[in-house]
Amino acid sequence: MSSTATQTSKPPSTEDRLLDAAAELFAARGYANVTIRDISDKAGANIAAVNYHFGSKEQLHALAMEHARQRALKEDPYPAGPPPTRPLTPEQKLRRHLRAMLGRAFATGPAGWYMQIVLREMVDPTPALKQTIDANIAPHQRKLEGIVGQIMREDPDSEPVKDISAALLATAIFYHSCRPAVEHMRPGFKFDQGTAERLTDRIVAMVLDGAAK
Amino acid sequence: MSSTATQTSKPPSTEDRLLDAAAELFAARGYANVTIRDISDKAGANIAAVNYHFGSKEQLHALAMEHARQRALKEDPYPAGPPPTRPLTPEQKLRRHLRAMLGRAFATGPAGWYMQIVLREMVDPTPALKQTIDANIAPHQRKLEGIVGQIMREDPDSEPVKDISAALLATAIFYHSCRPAVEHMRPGFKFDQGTAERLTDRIVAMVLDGAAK
Amino acid sequence: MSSTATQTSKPPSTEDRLLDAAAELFAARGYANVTIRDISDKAGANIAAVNYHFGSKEQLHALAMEHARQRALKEDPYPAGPPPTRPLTPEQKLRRHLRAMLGRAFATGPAGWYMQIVLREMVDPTPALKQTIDANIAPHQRKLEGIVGQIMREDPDSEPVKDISAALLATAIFYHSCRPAVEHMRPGFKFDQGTAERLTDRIVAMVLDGAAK
Amino acid sequence: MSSTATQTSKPPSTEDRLLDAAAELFAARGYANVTIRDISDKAGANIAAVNYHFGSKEQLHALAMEHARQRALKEDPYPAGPPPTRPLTPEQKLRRHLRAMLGRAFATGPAGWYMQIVLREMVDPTPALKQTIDANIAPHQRKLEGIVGQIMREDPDSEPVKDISAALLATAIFYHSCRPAVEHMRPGFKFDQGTAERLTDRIVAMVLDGAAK
DNA sequence: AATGAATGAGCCTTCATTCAT
DNA sequence: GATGAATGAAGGCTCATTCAT
Repeated sequence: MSSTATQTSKPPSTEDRLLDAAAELFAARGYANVTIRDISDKAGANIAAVNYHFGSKEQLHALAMEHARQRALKEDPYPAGPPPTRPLTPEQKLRRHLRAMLGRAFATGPAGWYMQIVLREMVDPTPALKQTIDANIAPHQRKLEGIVGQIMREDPDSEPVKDISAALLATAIFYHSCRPAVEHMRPGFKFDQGTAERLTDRIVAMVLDGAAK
Repeated sequence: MSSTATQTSKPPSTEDRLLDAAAELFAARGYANVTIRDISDKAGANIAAVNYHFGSKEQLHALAMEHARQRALKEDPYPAGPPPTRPLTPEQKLRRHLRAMLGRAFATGPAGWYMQIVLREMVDPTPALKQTIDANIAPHQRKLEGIVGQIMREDPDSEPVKDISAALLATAIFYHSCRPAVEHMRPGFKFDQGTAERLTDRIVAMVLDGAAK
Repeated sequence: MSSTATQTSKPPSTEDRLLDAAAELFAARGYANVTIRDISDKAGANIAAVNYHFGSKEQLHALAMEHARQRALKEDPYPAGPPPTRPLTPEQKLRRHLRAMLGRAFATGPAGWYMQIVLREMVDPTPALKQTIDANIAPHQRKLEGIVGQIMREDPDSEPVKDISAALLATAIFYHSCRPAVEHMRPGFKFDQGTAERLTDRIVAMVLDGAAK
Repeated sequence: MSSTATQTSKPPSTEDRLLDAAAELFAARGYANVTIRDISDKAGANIAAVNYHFGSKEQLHALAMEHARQRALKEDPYPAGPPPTRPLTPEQKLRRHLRAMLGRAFATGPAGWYMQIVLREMVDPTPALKQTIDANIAPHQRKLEGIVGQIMREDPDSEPVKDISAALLATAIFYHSCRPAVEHMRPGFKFDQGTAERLTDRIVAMVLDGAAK
């Protein structure tokens, strides 16, 4: 997909390995539940490498988020799937948006890191929470509010639209950040793309027509 | 046993002060983000008092949860409001349930501690997560699934019912555990009972008829 | 054995229960490995009772030692067995002495507490070590040295006599204070009176004629 | 690698200083009576250094034991003295063995640490007691039992041989672990190699011919 | 005479950070 | 560019002792 695939790719730098390790761990466990030793061990680097390359755990977290964003763009361009040939209906857009959000929350591997780090930041905030929201969450959520606004035929900035949109975001946070709880409450629940698909269908249907049909 | 109940009641015991402090702090910040020094300081007690009265931080957490449950029962008997004079419709039941859940998630003070500690446990689990779920969350959620099952006219144990019910629980977790994020994303958003009422209306309406009406 | 056995014996006082509990625990585990909570729990008393009745853990230890001495005198008057009808030979005296020492080191129950506390004090000393030695160990050991002196036909205060006598004391300390180690090194080794008897025979024989006969 | 071996050697690493300090303190006072602060202070290191280099106090204890073994091998190769030109008699072997054991129990400085730590472990056991016995004590004791077996003309695994061998081990434990008691009971008693020599002679004589000659 | 409650000192450990090479 | 070593702050916990009835 990138330039010359024939050339031997260099081994990733320590910095990149740290970013990968950090992104994966922060995505899976949240900021507070990851130590820089966890990260440097996973990256095969010295524990001092984190501070050497990134200054602090906090800055590494911020950069890991951006790194995860880049990796997600490559591996899973948003919105998923080929560009549509004709304009999507609001219902289709909602489906695409939810599907991408849940799909990433359920993803294993780099494609999901970005969404997962961002969702984690909301329940386990760092001092950079506000900036993270402004740069990473608010734009995403405004997009969702635009779609929901169309469906509800209301101003995207109106309270009803924001309330409903928040409930949709809440679902993604729930399945990612409460995974141990879900696994215990619903034994056999599968955290895979099939489930993401099913939940998307279910929620889109509810938004459009209610749960009772 | 003492004279008139109108007279000033005796000052609460250290044990009670610790339970109150612990419940409030665990509710607000979660298990890992509270130190026993925070708790003992807030309670005006020595740091060793936690161990003396409760054995460990973990035990204090468990007892604070039960303590919060008792306080919630006194101050905010469930379901809120007077007992109905006639059987409630499923729609009314759903409204009551959601209203209570959100009301407690938004409550300031003891009435909300129990719900808040339990919601926190899901995103910031302790070793007692499974037991907490079995004893405190699962019954509550099964009740919700019963209601949703009636509305959807499906088996309460069926996947669709559980999926929708989870989305409703997710909303309560979201507003409580992501409060700093919400406050930044939606400046002016009020965490009060009026908002709980409004959100309840909104979500009930969506469940019944969809967001687009 | 004591006065009127027909009269109802009073329940032991808290003080006595503490002394019993302390003696048993100090005998079994040594000063440092017993907490005053262990003692008060075993005695069914409040943890403050130790300091109330005895001032400190250290004083309780001292008094428990004396208490244990009294109990040992009652239950197992030294030297064991009926008073001899004719003067004992030095060899008989050595046997009696060693048998009593090992028997008490191996005893379960009050009869052994005194010897065991004293032996423990030597490997796990308290600040009262010197006094304990002067009052409880030195007299006992001087007696042994008298016997050994007769057998060796040397001055009881001479170095050879003291060296050999110390080796005999060492054996009793070893079997009591290194019990976990002995149990692992010699599986099946029985800490009972039969073993005390056998070891006594073995050691007396060695002292008299050497191990090789 | 560097210039001449005669020149001043580089200062020992923190790790080595910690091992030395730990070995010396554990040898002198036993596991429970030494704090990691004692060790790090003595080594001139930060208290966190113990955890950094060794993970835990328990691990440090295990490694200090091995470290002490290495130092003992260098400074006091076993068996002491030049290799014999002709096979030793059992009596000579017994003398060598006892002399080494007591000599190390009495040693001041690194040559004695290993024996002393191991002897301490028996009266003040750590969770690694069984392993310590299997790896460090049992082989040593089996060797002694082999010698005693030859002298007694009995199976080295027989009860009489084990009983007598235990009494000899007991003596070494006694002089090391009960040192404060011995110092008070026998003022003027010297814990030096001359005394080790004398005690060896005394005990060997007793084993061979009895104390009464 | 006795006790439940409370305390302060100390313990081992964890962790992000800083130092020196 | 990178790292092994070292550090200080903080955390939960234990325990003998003291306080207030």
